[in-house]
Amino acid sequence: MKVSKDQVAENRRNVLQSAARLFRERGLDAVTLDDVMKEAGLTRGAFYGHFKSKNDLVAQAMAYAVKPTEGLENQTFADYVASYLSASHRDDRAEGCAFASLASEVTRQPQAARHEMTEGLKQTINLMTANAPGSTPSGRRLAAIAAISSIMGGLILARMSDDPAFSDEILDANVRALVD
Amino acid sequence: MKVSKDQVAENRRNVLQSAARLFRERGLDAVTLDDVMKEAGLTRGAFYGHFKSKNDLVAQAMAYAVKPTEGLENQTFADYVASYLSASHRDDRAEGCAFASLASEVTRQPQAARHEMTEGLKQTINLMTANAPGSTPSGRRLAAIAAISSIMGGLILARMSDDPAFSDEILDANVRALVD
DNA sequence: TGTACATCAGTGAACGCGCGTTCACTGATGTAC
DNA sequence: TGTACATCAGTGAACGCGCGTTCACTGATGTAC
Repeated sequence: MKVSKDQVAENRRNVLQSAARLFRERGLDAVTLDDVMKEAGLTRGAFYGHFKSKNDLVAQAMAYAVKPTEGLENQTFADYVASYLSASHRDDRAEGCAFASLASEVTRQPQAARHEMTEGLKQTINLMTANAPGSTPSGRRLAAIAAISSIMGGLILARMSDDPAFSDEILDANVRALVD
Repeated sequence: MKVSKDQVAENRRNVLQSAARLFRERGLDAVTLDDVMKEAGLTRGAFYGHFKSKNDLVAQAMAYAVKPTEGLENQTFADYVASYLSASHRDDRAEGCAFASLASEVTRQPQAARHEMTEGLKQTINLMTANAPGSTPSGRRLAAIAAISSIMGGLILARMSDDPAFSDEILDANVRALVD
């Protein structure tokens, strides 16, 4: 049955949000359109009213998922690093950093998804640059790029490890290397 | 037809090598058993004589792919970082670092694959620790963990970026942050 | 050393399942008068 | 404002394809004598 325009817009947002959560939690290939639509409270057939294809959804969900965290610019650099490399972030993929969950897979996706992730990364780096250590703007930008590479890499390796003590050690080493 | 024992061992090695290459190049889900067996010069049916399942192959191919690079311990820390973060490594997934290609996906794999990757990471860190900067053993170990997180993270983000100048900037920033 | 035969690695067709995608249909929305 | 109807978002069944897995068969290997 037809639904109101407001409902259409809300349904679309729900699909994007469900996709962004599920993709981060399980990876792009493991999530089916059925999974996404069910979590959004709709049925499979409605999907193609909103998106051209699964690839299209992936690209748009990436754009949705990489919106920089609210209030990132109000945290100190040390606080941001510590919360990024916390055990709770490591253990919560669904709501966590999209780069740590998906950057590696997006590497092999069509350009649209790569482009959305790249734009999100640029914005995140710009925000981090404001609070990054360094005496010059270009020094702070360099520090921001190196820092996000580090914390994302550290989080991925900590999630990969099946040895809990080693996983904690990876998080801790990266915090200490960045905040001195 | 039956083949000699030597041939069996060689076939198995070929399958593992093909799998390790293809998985790094295209990701775990995108590679089919047909792809792997064809690249190894065999047909699909022979697969189950060597491995229990695709999951079993993934775990064993990970063990094969994470063997630390030959001669890692003979390179200076700065040289290793520079070659890891080179454009040629960024552009060659098939023969490149297995962690950068697959760590993120392995995060969601069964324990066997995660375990093999974890063991490989521990070995790599041990080797890197010898040449890492720092005045104490524990300081060098910390530096090695932080460094591999950084360079792996930087390589992933550089591969993800669809903007070539930005991709180069990411590589460069990570080199500079690590070698001062 | 030579021969006969049991073993078993590899072949290629077949199976079954799940997934992305399509489509005829439904019924609430919202517009024309 | 009220009514009649065209629109179209969502439904759920169906389709087709590709993949992991199985299996009856083949023929070279390697062992027993």
